[in-house]
Amino acid sequence: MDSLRIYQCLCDATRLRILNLLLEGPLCVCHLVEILRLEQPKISRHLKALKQAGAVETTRCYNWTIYRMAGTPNALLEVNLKCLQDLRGEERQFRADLKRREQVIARIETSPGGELPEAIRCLAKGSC
Amino acid sequence: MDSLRIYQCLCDATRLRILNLLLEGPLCVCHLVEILRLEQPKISRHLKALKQAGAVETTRCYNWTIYRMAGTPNALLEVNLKCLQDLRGEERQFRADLKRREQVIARIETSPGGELPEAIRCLAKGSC
DNA sequence: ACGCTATATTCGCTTAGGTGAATATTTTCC
DNA sequence: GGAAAATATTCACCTAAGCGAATATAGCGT
Repeated sequence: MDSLRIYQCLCDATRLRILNLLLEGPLCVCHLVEILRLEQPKISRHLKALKQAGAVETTRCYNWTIYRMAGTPNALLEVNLKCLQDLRGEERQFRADLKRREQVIARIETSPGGELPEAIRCLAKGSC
Repeated sequence: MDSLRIYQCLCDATRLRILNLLLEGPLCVCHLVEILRLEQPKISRHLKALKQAGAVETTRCYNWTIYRMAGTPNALLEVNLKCLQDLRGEERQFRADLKRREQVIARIETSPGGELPEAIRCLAKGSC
C-alpha cells in the first residue's frame, strides 16, 4: 500500500521536526544538529528515511550536504506538508525549533567570514 | 506532539482498510470480519486504536457494536480521511474491500429476515 | 438461569524500527 | 599525501507494537 509508506515516514517526532524546519528553507546537516540538539548520526539516519520516502532532496556544496524539500512530492505527502506548515505555530516544539533556526540563519548571514566558511553562506542566499 | 498520534494511527494497513470501509458507511464488527477476511480479535484491536485516536465512534445496537466515522475529527485527521477517499479507486486492496462491502450490504438489505436478524438491518437503513 | 452470538481482552511471542556508540567515508585544505 | 571537518553507516541493544491463540465479557432469546 502506497499511502502507508507516507504515513510511516511521518510517524516519527524527529522526522516531523526536520520537515518543519526544511519547510522554511534548506539546511545542512550540521545546522540541523545545532537546531534540533540531537546527535548527528540520529539526524542523518532520519534524513535518509525522508529522502527514501521522496520527501527531501540533497545537494552537495563543498563538503556540506544540503537538504531541502523535494520539488514534486507525492500528493498525499504534499497535503500533509501543508498541514504541517499550518501547525507550525501550535506545536510548542516546532516553534522552539524555528526560533533557533532564525538565530542560526542570522548568524550565518552576519558572520564576517571568519566563523563560518563562505561556502555555507550560500544557504542563506539560496544560491546552492 | 499531537500530529504524531494521528500519523501513528494511520500507519497500519489494517486500520487504513477499516477507515476506507467506514468512510462509505457504518459497519458492525462481524461484517468487518467478513469483508476484510481477518481474525475478529485483530479487527477489534485495531478498532480500539482507531476509537482512542478519535477517528471512529461506536453505538450499541442489540448485541452488535456498530462503528462509524467520528463526527468531528481532528483537522489533520480530517484532511487525511479526505485523501483516503480520493485514493479509494487507486489502491487495489481498497477497491476489493469496497466490492465485498457492497455484496454484504446488498445481502443484508435483500435478506427475507431469516438469515440475519432484523436488528442488523438497521445498519443499511442508517437507523442506528 | 442457560446457552448462544457478538465483541473485547489477555497472553506470550515475534518483529520492525529507533537508539547511542563507534567507525567509515567523503571532501577540503595545507 | 595527511589532517581535519562534515556526513554516512554499522553494530548490538532495546522498546513499541502487531500477531495468533485462547479466554473473558456482554447482551439477547428461550
